[in-house]
Amino acid sequence: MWRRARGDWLVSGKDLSPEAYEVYRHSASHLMASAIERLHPGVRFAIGPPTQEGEKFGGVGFYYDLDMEHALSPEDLPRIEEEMRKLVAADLPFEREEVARGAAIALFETRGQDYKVEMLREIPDGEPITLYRHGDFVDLCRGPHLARTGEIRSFRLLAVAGAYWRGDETKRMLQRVYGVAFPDEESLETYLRNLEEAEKRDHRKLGKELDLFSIDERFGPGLIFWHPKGARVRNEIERFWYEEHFRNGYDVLYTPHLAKERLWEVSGHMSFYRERMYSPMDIDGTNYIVKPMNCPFHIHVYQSRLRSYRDLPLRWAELGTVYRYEQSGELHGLKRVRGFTQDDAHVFCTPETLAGEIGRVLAFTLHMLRTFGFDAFDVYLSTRPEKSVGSDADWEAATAALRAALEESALPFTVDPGEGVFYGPKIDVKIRDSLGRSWQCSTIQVDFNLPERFDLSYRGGDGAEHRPIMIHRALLGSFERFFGCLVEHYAGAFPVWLAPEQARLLPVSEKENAYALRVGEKLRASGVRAGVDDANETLGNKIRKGREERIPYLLILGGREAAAGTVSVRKRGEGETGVLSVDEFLERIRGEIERRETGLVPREEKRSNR
RNA sequence: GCCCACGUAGCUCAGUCGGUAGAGCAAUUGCAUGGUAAGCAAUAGGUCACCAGUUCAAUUCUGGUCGUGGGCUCCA
Repeated sequence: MWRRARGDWLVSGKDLSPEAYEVYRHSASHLMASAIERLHPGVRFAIGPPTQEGEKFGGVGFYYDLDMEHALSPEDLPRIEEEMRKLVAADLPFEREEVARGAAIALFETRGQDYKVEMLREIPDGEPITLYRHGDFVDLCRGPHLARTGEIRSFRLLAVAGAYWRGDETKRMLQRVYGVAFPDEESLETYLRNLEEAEKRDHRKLGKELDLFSIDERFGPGLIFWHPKGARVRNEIERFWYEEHFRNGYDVLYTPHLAKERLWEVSGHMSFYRERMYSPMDIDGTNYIVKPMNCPFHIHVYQSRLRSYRDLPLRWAELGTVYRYEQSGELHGLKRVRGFTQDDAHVFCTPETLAGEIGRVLAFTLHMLRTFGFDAFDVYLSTRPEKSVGSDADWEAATAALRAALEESALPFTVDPGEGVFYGPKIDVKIRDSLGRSWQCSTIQVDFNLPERFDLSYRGGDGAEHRPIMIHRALLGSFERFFGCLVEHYAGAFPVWLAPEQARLLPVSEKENAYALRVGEKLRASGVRAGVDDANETLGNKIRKGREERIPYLLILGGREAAAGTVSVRKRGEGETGVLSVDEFLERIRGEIERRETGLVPREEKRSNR
């Protein structure tokens, strides 16, 4: 329980409310700063808040950004922790003091804290300026804080990183120290264990272990090779995707991978997106550019004939492979790459049908994500960025249409100011990865601008020409990123309908090999992805391999099964589940595949060794 | 791109305070014909990321390049 006293917080017990926990972590951050100052006099401090959900160590962490000569490395962290423990033992009070701006500036100037001075000058008049002290340490801080350093019980410093002052890449690079704080040692240990578990499901690690995909520096960073097993999963996703799109009133397109530079000037990409596009290549004296987006190509198809309001809405989808320059430090496994395939589509519609179409797309998005077993995601409404095209009126209308669809859907969402694309506002759906970082997958973007630039029109019922509106949307986002999220979501144990190998037949000895091959043929003939492990190995060895590969069904075939025409079923996560005839098993697995069951999420998949 | 760390067999890693390297798993071969989480043995496999520099000698030290990891900025 926590209680508030004189603007400060007192802690006791281990159950923290979210706001009390923030105070706790914020005080841990001050504690860390004071420890660093004792070890490195002259360090200049910037900011040091608790971390938010979606950030590194979100919800349990804190950091402090600082500037000094000595470059911190991971070896420094235990030393800082030690110093922190001394300050905890000293049980110093956190003292709050309200001061005048001039006095505060003078204080921090004498201490050489120029970042604090800069912040002080920007605090609006009338807002109280408060200082928090403990021991020799003094910080400009809104507070509140704990009563004493002795209340901070359990913490660990986990990372050093670079961070720009004020998050601006033109400004100075500061050093950031990350830590986590818990009310007791036990919760800290649990957290660290969970962190280790989460690292095991990292799609990069599993991608290698399960032979799903690779990236090779000799070919280029951020370029993905889908291996047979990963490609098999992708193909299954694609087949489902096409089926659902046709069912939902879409047609599909295939368009080129590059086009003349001039096209990208018309579309506005050359002025608003240039830094992410690759250099032109000269073909017969004309510059061509590899596409970073599919939209201009779909527009061309629209313009290939006259359109009537009776044709609209047109819903055109394409698994379009695009190439974008990403800064080298940003590349991340499958989740941030330089070449990727979007499950893109453009809906051309009239202003009257816009709202309805947005609603349709949003519902379609949720249907897709839920089929893949995602039920927790973050929804954002992103508004006009600084670098953008189009009139204020159009931006407002488009933003209002998106907001209306979200409100209609009753999905909780947050507004992400200035995060829209250059041509329009958007709804984004982000999925959290195993380490709590969130990744944008689905996106729905309203666009008044490209129809204008390309002078799109349709003939209305009134006989006059009208301008259509475009919706850009990707439901999964890109196959690369989505697959990365999927691997982590299932920890590599894909549901049966997606598993690269759905069942594997394990003959107990060579004598049953022929029977296993026959059953394998039968399963494959019925559309089940089945393999046979006829290696010259013991049964235990084959089971172990099958489990490591996360195969949903291992079917053991010994003399008894061969004689009776049955299989002994070993199900992932459940173990032995009994003996079935081949036909019974076939019926069962085909049912699971058809229903796209998302079960089979691993429980205690792995025992403690490795 | 920026800050910090890292880069040794297919994989996971050990090692060399400077004298050209080892283990386990995987692979290959042989033996064992094995009933629900690793049967036994032998063999093969590495210009120690790349390029310079220092040195009698560099995988080891120094510098640079490329790549990877964690952040920042940016984004599907």
